[in-house]
Amino acid sequence: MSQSGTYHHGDLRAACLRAARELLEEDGSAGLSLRAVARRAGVSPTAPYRHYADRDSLVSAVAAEGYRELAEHLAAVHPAPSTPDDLAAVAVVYVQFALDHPALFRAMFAEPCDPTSAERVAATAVITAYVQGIVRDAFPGADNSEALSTTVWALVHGLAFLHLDGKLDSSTPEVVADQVRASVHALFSAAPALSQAAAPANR
Amino acid sequence: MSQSGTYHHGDLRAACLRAARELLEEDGSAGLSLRAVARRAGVSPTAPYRHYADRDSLVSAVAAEGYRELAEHLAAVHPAPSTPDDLAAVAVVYVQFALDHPALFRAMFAEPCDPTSAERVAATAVITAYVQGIVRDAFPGADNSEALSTTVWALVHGLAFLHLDGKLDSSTPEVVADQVRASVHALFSAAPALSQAAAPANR
DNA sequence: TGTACATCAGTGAACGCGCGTTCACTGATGTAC
DNA sequence: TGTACATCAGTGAACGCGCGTTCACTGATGTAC
Repeated sequence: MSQSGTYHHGDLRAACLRAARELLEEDGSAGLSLRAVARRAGVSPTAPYRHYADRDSLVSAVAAEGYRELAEHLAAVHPAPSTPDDLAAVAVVYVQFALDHPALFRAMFAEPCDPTSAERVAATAVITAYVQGIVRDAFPGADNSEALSTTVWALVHGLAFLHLDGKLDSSTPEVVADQVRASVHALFSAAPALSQAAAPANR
Repeated sequence: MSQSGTYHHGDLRAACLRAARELLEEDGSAGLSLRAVARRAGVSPTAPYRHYADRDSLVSAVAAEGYRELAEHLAAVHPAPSTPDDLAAVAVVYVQFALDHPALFRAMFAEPCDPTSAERVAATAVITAYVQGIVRDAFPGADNSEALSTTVWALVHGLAFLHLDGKLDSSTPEVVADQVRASVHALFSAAPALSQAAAPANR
């Protein structure tokens, strides 16, 4: 299979995903059309319909891939993160991922997409669980590490978006990393206070 | 001026802004087209061009209005916020604003728009200054209240977006408010740690 | 090993749509005299 | 107070565009016998 130049593409599904990613980075989410994807994959405008029911399916698939990649990046930081410093390092990678793939990151979160998509829910759960795991290890004293995890995630997520939108100084990766580390550490040394607060359930 | 049914609209500029806001809330940013705005304002498709150079100008104007409104909401919380509790209350309103006006909030931040637009930069500056002012008052001990302000903003902003995107429990306003208050207080009691960290400049 | 046939990935023409933007225009308004 | 005229807000027809999606199709692949 998969010799080029033939009638059958070989792996059009993957090629569409790749093309979609590229279009996203180049033109933003506005440039992500099924037709453009087909064009870039060197295939007729309707070929992608063999693999994706409609435009939304494609976008969802791209977003899901983004989640998977983000999770991989985070996991790659440290084999078994267990200290505040480890967590801060993970946070830095999170923000850096957003800055490296702005349109993808936006699509992952800002796209309306299908909120009931099982694939997306699962992708989110992976990240949630990952953060919770680290927080539990890094801060065994907190009696509600779940709420603390949410807070950490929100802080890092907010930094990512504010940098993405040019509201904060992103002149160098170091400046960004310093801000992220400082913020995470601040939160961490405050965890006892957090544990007295309400503990909303994650979804 | 402004009798209805006449050839001249009276205040088409404001009517366009209002229509754009409505379309945004109803159909998301995809529904915000110049033609739809004109339709809703009861005017020919090209009339808005008298008041906005192009679609981007309209979107920027909407975003700027959103910033102004958000700033008003925040300022209305408390005449002179000066304690951590005050700050937490302001944060709750910030997140609630996002949940009440999801598409507007997204447009304010997630729309590419013109990042060099003076109007938008000014709008951002108002919010930044406001948060900094409260943090300075509420936490006089911090020797770098600027970095602390950034951290607070990021935390609250992140909570807003994660709720907006259905990643966190937003079942009731109380649940949301509890989470926001807990997070802000956590950060606050940690401020001494923050002041030892790097102090990136805001932009 | 060779042939018939089912499967299915990709084709290409066509549809209707709403969009942004242009253009020459016209009707209403208000000001100068 | 009345008239001439400049200004300018809104009109409506038209353009070209890219889009999502449908449809009947065709070429390649692989399996059953």
